[in-house]
Amino acid sequence: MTNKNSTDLGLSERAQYLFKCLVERYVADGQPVGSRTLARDAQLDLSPATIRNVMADLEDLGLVAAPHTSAGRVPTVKGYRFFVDSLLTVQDPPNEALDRLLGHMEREGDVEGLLQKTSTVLSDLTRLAGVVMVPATTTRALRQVEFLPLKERRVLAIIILNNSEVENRIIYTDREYTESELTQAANYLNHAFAGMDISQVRDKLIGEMSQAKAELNALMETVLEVTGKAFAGSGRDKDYVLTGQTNLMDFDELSNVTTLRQLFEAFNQKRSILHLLDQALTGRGVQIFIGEESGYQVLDDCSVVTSPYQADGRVLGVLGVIGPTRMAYDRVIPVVDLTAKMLGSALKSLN
Amino acid sequence: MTNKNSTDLGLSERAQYLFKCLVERYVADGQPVGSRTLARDAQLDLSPATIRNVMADLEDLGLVAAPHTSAGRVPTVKGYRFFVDSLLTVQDPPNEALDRLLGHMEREGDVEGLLQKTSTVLSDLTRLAGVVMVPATTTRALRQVEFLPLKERRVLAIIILNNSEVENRIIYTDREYTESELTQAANYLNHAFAGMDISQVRDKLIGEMSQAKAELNALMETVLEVTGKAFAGSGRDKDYVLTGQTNLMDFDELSNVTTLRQLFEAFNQKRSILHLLDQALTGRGVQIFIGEESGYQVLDDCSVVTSPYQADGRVLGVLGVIGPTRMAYDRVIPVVDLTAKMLGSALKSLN
DNA sequence: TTTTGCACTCGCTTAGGCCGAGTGCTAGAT
DNA sequence: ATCTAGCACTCGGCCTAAGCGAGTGCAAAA
Repeated sequence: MTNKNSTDLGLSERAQYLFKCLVERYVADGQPVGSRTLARDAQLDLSPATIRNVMADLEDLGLVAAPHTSAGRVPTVKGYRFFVDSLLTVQDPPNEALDRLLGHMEREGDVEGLLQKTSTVLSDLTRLAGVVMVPATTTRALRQVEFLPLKERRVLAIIILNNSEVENRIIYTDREYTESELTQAANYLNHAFAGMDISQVRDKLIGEMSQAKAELNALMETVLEVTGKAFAGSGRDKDYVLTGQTNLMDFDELSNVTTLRQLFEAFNQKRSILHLLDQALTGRGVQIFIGEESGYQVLDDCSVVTSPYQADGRVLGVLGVIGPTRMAYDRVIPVVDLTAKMLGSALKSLN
Repeated sequence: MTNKNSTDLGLSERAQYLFKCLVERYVADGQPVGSRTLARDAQLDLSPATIRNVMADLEDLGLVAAPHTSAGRVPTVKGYRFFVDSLLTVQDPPNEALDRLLGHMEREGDVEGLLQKTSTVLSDLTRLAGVVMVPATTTRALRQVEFLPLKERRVLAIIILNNSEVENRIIYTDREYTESELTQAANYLNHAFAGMDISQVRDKLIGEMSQAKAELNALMETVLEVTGKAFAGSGRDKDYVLTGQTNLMDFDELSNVTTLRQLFEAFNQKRSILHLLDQALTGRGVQIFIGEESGYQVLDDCSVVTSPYQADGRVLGVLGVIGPTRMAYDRVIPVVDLTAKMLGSALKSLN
């Protein structure tokens, strides 16, 4: 009679159903759920007393806990895990508002704006904080480069990668360069290395160096430095776009000011969040980090729902939402999932 | 015996001194100041009762108020105003930490980083939120322009202004352009208009148009569009760099979660803050907006201390700090003042 | 003009009491 | 076997009252 499938922890169907009701109820209004409420909610024609017995079982399994002796039960982290893994029914068509908002995404012309918009879509749709990692761009084909002399031995380097990614850096050189010297260097680079992955440019350059001579050498060194820097750390440091942080202020489980402060400081620091997103990068589909599972103290009362996004089969980055452990996973998951897909295709079409 | 100078509101020296003590005391620990405390603080060998009489006078003048019948007094907005206008003794050499931190500023190579650093310096030094408006750059001399074709009738325009400001835009055109067409156009622009202020380029272009003919015309139109957009709204939209928001969470006068949320949302919205900064832009030196004086509801419990920064005599922007009305103006003012000067010179040397 | 003394006000804290929601357990009903 | 009913018990939340402490205003004395 018990043990219906391998993931049910030895729970009867009824117990599972009741647990599911409990989680949904708790997610909905944030109050510990008692037996009477649950009995009413579940529509099973069972008395509160019966429910109580079931709830005791759930507590023994560690799926729920009572914040104090005579309060209702609240799902534990383990409980949420079981909930999302085994008995979540994803609400697939998350209202027409989704399409409307996602429609906006396609109107963005540049990557920057697209990411911003995507993040806003995430936070608006879920009323949580939305986060979008900037695409990694593993292929970095040199399209064009340009050097401009500045004052005091500095050079402005403008590097155009792939189709339309522009990076500009200020480089400190060992001596002054004239405009024509720099133009010459740029011309050389553009002709010899256009279309090549920037990681190879450096190596190739060193090869050519052994042949080249005289006054060009110093220039070559500069060029080396530029491309070296452009390649360093697989491009610009990893970063993300975060929106809707203020949404988190609405949840009383986080409304403790110091908790909130730590959280916001973590957002500014970026380090922990980036580590977390990196982890999510390796996974396949939607991933969920519940409470302490993230491994970061500040996120103890939070869950993070992420999904990698890809174009042409290559994973470019991760996006997701951050919210309190008590979040409507069934609504959030499809939003994150779909948004990731939309972003992927938007990036592809925008190229 | 009373009426020592024109700004004393008819207050005796002693009353002014006591008021000053009161403000300083209140700023220091945030508690309403009572007569006994003030008597001890002021070292005047007066009994609390005497102090009470003086405080009653101050209350009549609207400089202080009691939050409730039997609490100490708290400075009103009018009180703060009088305090900063008339009896503030600015603590000029604000410890050696200042120099150390400001030293960092000069090591920043690009404007972006410099602004970020400046803002951090402000918030670190004052433990408030630091804000730096990005320089307006009223002169926008065209140095070089470059066009690159993208897919689907889009063109990537890279515009280098003044010395090292790079702007890149994606432009939607009416037809496809070949790479050589675009190069040609760029060359034309670079030769004909280099060094010219970008606002004039457009006008000049229209003049030339009347003479130019045939297939070049369509290109000219594109060029017109580009430069038109580059000039629109005096460059990129006004913006600012904000740091240390989380510092504000430490003040219990703001710790009400909804107040805080509104404040943070205003930061994100940017509109109100920018308006406020714009006002400060027209002023000469350090300006102080106390509480409701700012005119923005969300800033009711906040003060904003700003100073324009300039290079070569031209005002480039504003910077400042945002904090609770109860802030240590005497420490904050010189920090803002000096930082503005440092930023000015850093920008000049960086050019 | 300053001080002393005194009555008074008010917010904050603490303790007690009550209520309601919820529990666990046991005995009886199905 | 299972479910239900009943009951005693627990505990947080809320309300109230009391006491305290900080502070005030006023009047009379110094």
